[in-house]
Amino acid sequence: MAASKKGTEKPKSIRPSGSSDTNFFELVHEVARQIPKGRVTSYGAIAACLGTKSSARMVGWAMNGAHKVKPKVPAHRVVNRNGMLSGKAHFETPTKMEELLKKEGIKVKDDTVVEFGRLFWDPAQELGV
DNA sequence: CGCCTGACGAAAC
DNA sequence: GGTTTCGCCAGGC
Repeated sequence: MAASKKGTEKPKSIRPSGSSDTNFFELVHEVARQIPKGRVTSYGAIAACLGTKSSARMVGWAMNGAHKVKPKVPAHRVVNRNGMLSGKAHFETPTKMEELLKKEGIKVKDDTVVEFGRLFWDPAQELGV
């Protein structure tokens, strides 16, 4: 089996122009959903994977609907560049995020992911870019 | 229709 | 090296 084992869809199909779709919105959700358990990633990493590396903010904004879409997106596995749970305040409860992370085996200290650099999951790397 | 805000990031100071 | 500001892009008011 050769390296990447995706073989079902290509989340990298961005629409360069023309489409007013919420593609970006859904795209972010797709990538976030593929984050393996016990791993974390950053908004900028997802943005870069999609090609909008300069718009890390848009990724976070897209997460606004993470708990509204289905299936629900594990936004708790997405943190900022510092590994800090910047979006925990937007969860059902401010502590829900770290609770979920700890439950998956990720240690959270002071609202920050411990060993973030070790647990970091790069979408562009795993998806085979 | 225009200004502000926003779950980030990186550069500038 | 820490803190502050600008930039991104889209939605809300």
